[in-house]
Amino acid sequence: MREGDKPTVISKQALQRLPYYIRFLRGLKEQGMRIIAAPAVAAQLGLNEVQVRKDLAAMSNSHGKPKAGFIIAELIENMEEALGYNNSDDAVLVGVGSLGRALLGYGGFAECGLNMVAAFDADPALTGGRICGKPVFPMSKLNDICSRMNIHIGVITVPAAAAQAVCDELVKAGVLAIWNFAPTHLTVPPDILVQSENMAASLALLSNHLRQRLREENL
Amino acid sequence: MREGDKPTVISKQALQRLPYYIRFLRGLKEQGMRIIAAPAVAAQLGLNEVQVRKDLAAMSNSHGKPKAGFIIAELIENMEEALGYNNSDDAVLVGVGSLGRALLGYGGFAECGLNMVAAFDADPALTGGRICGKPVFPMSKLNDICSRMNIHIGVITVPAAAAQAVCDELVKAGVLAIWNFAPTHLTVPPDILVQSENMAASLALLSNHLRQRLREENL
DNA sequence: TAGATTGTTAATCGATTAACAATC
DNA sequence: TAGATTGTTAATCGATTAACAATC
Repeated sequence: MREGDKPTVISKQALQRLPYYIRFLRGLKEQGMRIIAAPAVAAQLGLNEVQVRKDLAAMSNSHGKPKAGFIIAELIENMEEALGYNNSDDAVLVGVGSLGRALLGYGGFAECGLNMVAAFDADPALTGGRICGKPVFPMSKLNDICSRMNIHIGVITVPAAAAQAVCDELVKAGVLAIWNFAPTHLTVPPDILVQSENMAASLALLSNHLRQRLREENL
Repeated sequence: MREGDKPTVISKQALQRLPYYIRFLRGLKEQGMRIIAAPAVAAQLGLNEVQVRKDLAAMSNSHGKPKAGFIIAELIENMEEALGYNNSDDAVLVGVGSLGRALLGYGGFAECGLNMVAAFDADPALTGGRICGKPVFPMSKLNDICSRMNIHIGVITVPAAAAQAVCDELVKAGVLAIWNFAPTHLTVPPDILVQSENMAASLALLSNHLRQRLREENL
């Protein structure tokens, strides 16, 4: 990894592990620790040692010290920079049903670099006011507000049937990445990213495991 | 796939695609369609044709007809059975904060085979009543209720700091699978499944994509 | 020095995609 | 029959894990 060559490619999987590392390392730092070795991280997070070694090596600007490990504060800094936790991305949320409200009220996004600035809803009864401190606008304002505020992330928490239409509007308004909580596939232009939060998929894994466990017991 | 040999192993990835197939196929059925071919499914869901062909072949009890396709109703039935959508699993939820409430109120779990029967919280001010029709009990009742009702799935929506303790209690109470919404790693015995709903990980992918897109524009 | 840990190359694994014969 | 679609074997790909030399 050459100096100044920041755009090192990080694999999708590794990228998803970063938040776990960051959270764990922050905890260590608060406890006053200064140095940590990869095997200790692996043990705590239930990961393979080689994987952690590779991840840390890829993320850290400086090298780890054999027999000692990595400087915690530096690791945190490098990882946070890689994820852009420092400069938050502004986002809008569409659909202030129960899930939408829960997300608007969740304080944890700030420390993950996400800043919800406004919400939208098709129901006039829900717009005009504020929810959890965020203004709620009618859908007709979406394009105008997103363009003017230069919003790049859209969060979709509408019913499945409405999701594709909302998605199209967000893309038209200049959004580049979509966080989709509606249980449906969204079609977008090739340069737009859709990240679907996939509750039904998770449930599929859960109940499949359960069925196998219970079947085993019955043998 | 021999007849009666139901426990065919389905890959984790394929399992997660099933809910999408089911949703899409149900839509077709409602429109009155009777038969669908793999390439059409692939195009609609943005998947590879071979992948869909394999998935459908693996799920369908009967063979697809060359030149025609598969019988929609049968596919739906076979997939729903594979995921156990027919006989719901009972679950309890721990932590009735904003996210916990949103999940309790979400009606969509029923059709995914999940049935939330009760909630728990450490805060006495929140217990004793009902939220979205579900009774909310104090933590002290958790073991008793879970064992008596033979609960196998626990949903964790408490803050990260409390999650491991809650997880331990759920496992002690006989839960076999855990759906974790707290942003932290949970350590469990080897035969227990933890499925973490990984918002920070999703955000990592989103903001990474965004940064690359914006970097490209600046070149 | 001895031993734990790092960094890296090679082997393995799981899943996706390509190629193609079989079928209606 | 001709052509679209299925089912399956082989090739490819990405990521994980194993093996091992380099380092403090």
